[in-house]
Parts: sequence; structure tokens; C-alpha cells
Amino acid sequence: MLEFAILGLLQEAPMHGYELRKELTAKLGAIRAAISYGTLYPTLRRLQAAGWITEANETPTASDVPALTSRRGRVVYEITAEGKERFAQLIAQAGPETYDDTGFGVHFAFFARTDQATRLRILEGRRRKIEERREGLRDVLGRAAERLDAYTMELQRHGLEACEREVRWLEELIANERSGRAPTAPTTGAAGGRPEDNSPPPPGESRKERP
Amino acid sequence: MLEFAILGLLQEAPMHGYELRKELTAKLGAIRAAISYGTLYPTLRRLQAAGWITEANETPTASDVPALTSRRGRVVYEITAEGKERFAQLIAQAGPETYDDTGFGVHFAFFARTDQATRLRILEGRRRKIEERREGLRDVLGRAAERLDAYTMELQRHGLEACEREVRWLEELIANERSGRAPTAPTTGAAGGRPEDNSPPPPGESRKERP
DNA sequence: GTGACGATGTATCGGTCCGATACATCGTCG
DNA sequence: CGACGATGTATCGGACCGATACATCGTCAC
Repeated sequence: MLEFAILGLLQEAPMHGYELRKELTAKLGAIRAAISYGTLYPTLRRLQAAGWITEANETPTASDVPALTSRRGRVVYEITAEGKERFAQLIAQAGPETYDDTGFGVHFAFFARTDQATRLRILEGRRRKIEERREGLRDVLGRAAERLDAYTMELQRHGLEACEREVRWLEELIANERSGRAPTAPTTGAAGGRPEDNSPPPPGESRKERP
Repeated sequence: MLEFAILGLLQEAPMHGYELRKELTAKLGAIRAAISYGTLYPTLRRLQAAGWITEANETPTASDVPALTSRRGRVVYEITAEGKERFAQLIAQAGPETYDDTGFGVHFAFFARTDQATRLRILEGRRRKIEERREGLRDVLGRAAERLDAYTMELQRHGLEACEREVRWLEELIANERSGRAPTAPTTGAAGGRPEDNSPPPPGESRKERP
């Protein structure tokens, strides 16, 4: 999962570890806590060994201090052609881990780089998974209610509500996707411009109820 | 976390691994996916080595087949006095991991065995943590909006809504807790009537399903 | 009757990720 | 001028997952 996210982020700009973590936190803040360095740095080395990223030379800008203090620290990575290939491959193949909480969140965060058919497939797979979880919770709340204390039941109830809410959210996204519109899209023209390629969603109406 | 859950469950009844996993899934279904055996069995051995659980002898019921096929399989564990002590200790000390998604969920699932002061402390710690996450998401949606594509923004928006909802839920639970009531409390006198108690649920009736 | 299948049941292995820790530089503010 | 917080790289032990293997038992279709 982290591999996927790193490859995706480095496609927007070369970065060093610290920066990568900050961007990752900003992009995935809704999904998971900040990534640990104990995972990040080993993963970076793994990706480098696989040839998917390389160390970039720190554009000296001429006015830089030459080599007085040997310039330690600050290892900037950039993605390679093989890395982009790998990323595309990871997007295309949707295994079961694509639909769990973290996996889905990471994939969703890079939907701007994902083609519409794959987006639809992932959204539907996620919906199916959440529906299954929902049914499980309903079963427990219904059939096994007398075996559970009030706190455990309240937990299940809250979880069930979250499931129902997420299914509704997914339905909306799927409907939007099928009709070719972008997700919410209030800020017209500002957001999707940068990532050069892959069909940042078409213009699009905004349906919203937000305060 | 798993250690905590196992100790908590075994306090209700002795169980073998498979059963433990099913109960765990039922009790924590709202929180996390089913626990993996690759974690469960090593953990059971660890807990046994620490002296917190022991193998129970499978009540032979006299009418049992003696030792024809050496009776492999089915290792039933029960909690020891030291195990109960350990569980109480784990409840009392609330570290930072007590407030993350999984940690909070597991603690909450055993609130019936937790004293009111600790319950309150945990709920408030969780609320604080979610409020922080919420502020982070608001920041990203506000200050960094133009840097994000429409899908990423939609993800944050959905996450923000979930945070707001959970804070409201926690507020309610905290208010209930302060006023001395059980959580939702429709079933008066049944489950949560005396959550203060520290032993298995009220009546002494043995609910068990052994075939 | 038999054999395919699903539930029950225990167990290991490789790999991902986390949390704590260590260490070094830099700018700023009291 | 020294404390502090942000920036920055790195390692280590441990928790947990997913795949896999293997064995028993009951049931239902053929």
C-alpha cells in the first residue's frame, strides 16, 4: 500500500523522505495516521533496489554553498519509467486488499490517475465489501443481541450506522461516475489542472448540501 | 491489543482458538476485520508462556470416547488469576494507543468490565484525538484546497464528516456517562443495568452451546 | 456407499507496518 | 548564547496479516 502511495506521489514531483511523509499525511489524512519513518525509509530503499525510483541530484542553483560541509542529508528521490509502469500495473490489478479500509482509501486518493472503468470497479468492490460488513453487524445486533452487553451493542450500532452512511456515499459516487461527472467539484478548474495526463474528471455539475 | 481482547474474552468463558476468533469477530466486528490465525495462535502461546492463560482439561463427560484416537486438536484455554490481574492493569493504564481507532474500539468493547472513571477518561481522550484529526482535515480542505484534485478533496470531506459524527457520538456517551446512565439503555435492567460490576454478566445462568 | 464440499480446528512463514529511539542541522526568540 | 522546535535520515523489536498446509467431521447429492 505504501509502495503504491509513494509511486503515486513521486509522479507529481521529486521529493525527499520527510516531504513525502508530509504530503502523504495531507493526502491520506482522512484514511490513516501519519506513516512511520520505520516503514518509509526501508520502503524507499526497497523501491530504489527494484529500480522504480532513483536518487535525484539536488539542483544546485549555482548560488548554493558548494561543498563546505559535505552537504549531508536530504536524499531526493524521483520516479523512473519502470516506476511509472509499476504504478500503472498496481492500479489495474484490484485484489481483495483493494477493498479494505486502507487499501480503498489509498486507491481512491489516486483516482485522478485512474481510468474510469477501474474507478467504477473499485467503487463497486468497496460497496460490496461494506455491504457484507453491514449484514454481519445486523446479524449480530439481531440474532445475538441478548449475549452482548449494552456497550458492545452500542459499538455495533455505531458501526452499522457508519456502514450505511458509507454505502450511501459510494452509491452517489458510483452514480456520478456512470454519468461521467466529477465527484463534488465546487472549485472549477483549480484542482485537477496540475497532474498533466489522465483525464482529470470532466467539467461537471455540483450537487452539494454542505453548510 | 489482541492480548487485551483475549484476556477479556476468556474472562467470560474458557475457549479454544477457533471459538475465540469467532467471538472476537462478533464482538469487534464494527472495529476491525477478523483476526488472523497467524496472529492468534502465536499470541495464545505467548500468553500461556507468561502465565496469564492455561490449557484447560476438556471436561470428558464420562461418556466420551476414551483415547482411541489420542484426541488431537481442540486446545481449550482459560484465564488464570495472574491473567485477570494483567487485564485489570491493561484497562487502568491508558497510553496513546488507547485512543487510535483499533485501540479505542477494543477498550470500548470491554467497557462493561471497566470502572466509570476510566470509561470517562478514555472517551474524553478519544474525543480529543478525533477533534485533532478533524482540525487537520479542515486545515487541508481550507488552506491546501487548490493543491488537491477533486477526488482527494471528496475523500477528505467524507472523512471530515465522519469525524464530526463521531465527536457528536462521543459527546452523547460522555454526557450519559456523567449522568450515571448506561449507554443507550432501552433494555432497562437487562444488559447495562449495573455496568459497574467486575464479574461476568449479572445472572449465573451458564449460556453455552456445546453440542 | 461414496465422494465432494463446507465447517471445524491447529499451525507456520514471509512480509508489511508501527513506535520508540538515536542523532545531526538550522532558524528563531527570549 | 542557549533552549527549543522544525527539519532530516536511520535502525530495531515487535505486532499483525495473508497465504498456505494439513487433518477431522457431518451432510447431501449422485
